[in-house]
Amino acid sequence: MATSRSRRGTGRVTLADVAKRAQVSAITVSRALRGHASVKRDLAEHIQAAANALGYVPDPAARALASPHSSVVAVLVPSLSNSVFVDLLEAVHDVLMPAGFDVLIGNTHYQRDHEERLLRSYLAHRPAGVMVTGFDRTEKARRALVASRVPAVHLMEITTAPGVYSVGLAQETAAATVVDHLLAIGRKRIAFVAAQLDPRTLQRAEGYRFAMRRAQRYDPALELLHPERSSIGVGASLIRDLLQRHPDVDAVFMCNDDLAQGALGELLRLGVAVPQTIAVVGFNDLAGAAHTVPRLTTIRTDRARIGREAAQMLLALIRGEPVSQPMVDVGYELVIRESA
Amino acid sequence: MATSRSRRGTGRVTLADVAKRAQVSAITVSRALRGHASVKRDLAEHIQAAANALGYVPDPAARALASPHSSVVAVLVPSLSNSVFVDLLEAVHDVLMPAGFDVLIGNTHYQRDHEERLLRSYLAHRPAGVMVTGFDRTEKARRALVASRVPAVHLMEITTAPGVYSVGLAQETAAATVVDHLLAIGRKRIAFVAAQLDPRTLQRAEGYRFAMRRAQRYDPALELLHPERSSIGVGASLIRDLLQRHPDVDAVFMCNDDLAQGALGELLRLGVAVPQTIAVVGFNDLAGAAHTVPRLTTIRTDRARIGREAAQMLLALIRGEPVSQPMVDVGYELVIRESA
DNA sequence: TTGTACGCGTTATCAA
DNA sequence: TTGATAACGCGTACAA
Repeated sequence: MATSRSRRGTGRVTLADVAKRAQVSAITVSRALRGHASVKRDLAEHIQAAANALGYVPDPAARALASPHSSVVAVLVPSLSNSVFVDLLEAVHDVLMPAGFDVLIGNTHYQRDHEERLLRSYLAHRPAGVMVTGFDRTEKARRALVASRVPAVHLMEITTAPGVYSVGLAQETAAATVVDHLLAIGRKRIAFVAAQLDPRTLQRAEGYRFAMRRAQRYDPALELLHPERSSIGVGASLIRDLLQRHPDVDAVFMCNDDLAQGALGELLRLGVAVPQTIAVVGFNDLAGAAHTVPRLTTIRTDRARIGREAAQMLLALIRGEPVSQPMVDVGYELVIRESA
Repeated sequence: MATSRSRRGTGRVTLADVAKRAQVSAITVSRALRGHASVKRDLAEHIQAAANALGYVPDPAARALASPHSSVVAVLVPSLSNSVFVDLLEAVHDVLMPAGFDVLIGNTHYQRDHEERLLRSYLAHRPAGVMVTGFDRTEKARRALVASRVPAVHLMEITTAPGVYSVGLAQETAAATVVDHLLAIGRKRIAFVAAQLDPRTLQRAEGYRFAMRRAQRYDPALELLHPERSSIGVGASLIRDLLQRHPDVDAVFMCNDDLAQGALGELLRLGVAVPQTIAVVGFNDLAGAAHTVPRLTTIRTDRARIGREAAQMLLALIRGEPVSQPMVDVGYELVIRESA
């Protein structure tokens, strides 16, 4: 018969139960289960066995309450519709969960005030660590993050600012690489088409401008910046706009693969030869890029690696281990296929 | 000067701080902030003001420890690469977060043992509710879920089994609808191509068989079942296989849009006229489906609605409110575009 | 190397 | 309607 333990007894298997069975004190069980070095080898094994026998699982709430922080890691991304962030989250999960952390995902919907709210709400969990996307946030959010003293890693973009941890790539440089490629294959009137004007998009625009100016081919009229959400459909309609206004363009840098996919479809329908009449380049190398007609030339970004490296960096930060590289540049790769 | 509260004082603003400021007891603050009816109107407002002034935020860990369950809701999906589940999760988030719950996402990678592990680990949080995908799980997982007595809602598939809550659609029926459409437009040799043979895929296969048999056109040779992960690339290679083995097929039901998109691209490259020579239908109506060349005819499933309805149902279950409909069939819609 | 005492912030119980 | 008291399960500080 079960010993009714207390007024509110929940029936859960607790540290105390394991302790009783293993004939030691609760704190010893706690230490043993967490791999504390100060518990004798065979005692630890004995305790582990007892815990297994009882099916003991630590209560995260009790743990969090008794500790300076919880086992939660909060990750804030601007969107889930964009598979770039999904890939990233998947990798983060795969590193953090085995390490014993729970990942709390926040979708900011590309809105700074939304991010601020999420941050405030997640900080209440006293997370072990936080991951945020980029550097563009409200002053309040920034301050809250610093004040919380929670280890933080920034995703997607990189900076050399001291004391700031970041994993990502140089968006400007990558964009300039695209332009240089188009110039190299002889294109002269190169347009830039973007939507969802988030910081990374604007950085790519900067890279485009830089490279175009350097080649003395910059023409502001060739920039098509659309503030609404990016999508395949938007790509299709933007390319139509572009051709109407500038029938002389011989190349277009669509600022992401969704846009590019929409453009390719539309051009195919219109009977405009790609890349002969107009070359098309995308950005990110999403799943479909290798299968469009024609196959899309694009910049490959390693989102999974960003997620992995960022998670590992955060883990080190949480554990107080030294972080050799506060900034990790995962780079990018120009994948030349058929469209340019 | 701050009053140093205790030996380990954390500096956080607690219920006690608010209580002191509002000149009431901690428990009254607790009740007031949770909207307990038993707290007088103006007292509650007074307390609320004090809480705001102090910037009080409840500690989820303490709350969870003192309550029968935490504010966590665990959601288990088989994949994040498939945007079907991302759409679903986004909707779930949008309902659950404003309601004060934290969403813990688990990616089972289409593996039952993985799901079992995740479930065990998440159940340790004593979640307020759980959402799982479909009904196919290990006996242990099933039992753990029941034993936990945590309210659960099943996603994507539906059942009339008593005491089981589900929100989704009849996959078989939807698949049969596809076949019927193809038959209606005069196709006779209709193939079925699938990958990632998860339960929903197999249910669609059943629907295909049922409708083909009913039309006396069933030919097992026309089923191409590929066990590997589904992807655009796989769709491209499977359609090639199919044409090689059965040059006489005049229609193909690709069991999801990714597969269909790959097929469409490949057929375009091969110069096979769609839909004239071969009609193609997909499933799910993902973002790209309306922009393929030719535009994809497919089954539209409302993932966002599944997520919303499931979240609302779970909320009701958690609150102990009566749930009028334990099974919600969100249905589907055949979207006829150009490919069939 | 192991154990004792206590606090973490909140809610449930019971009394007023 | 409000309050005092006692858990909730675990980890830290300090002692043995």
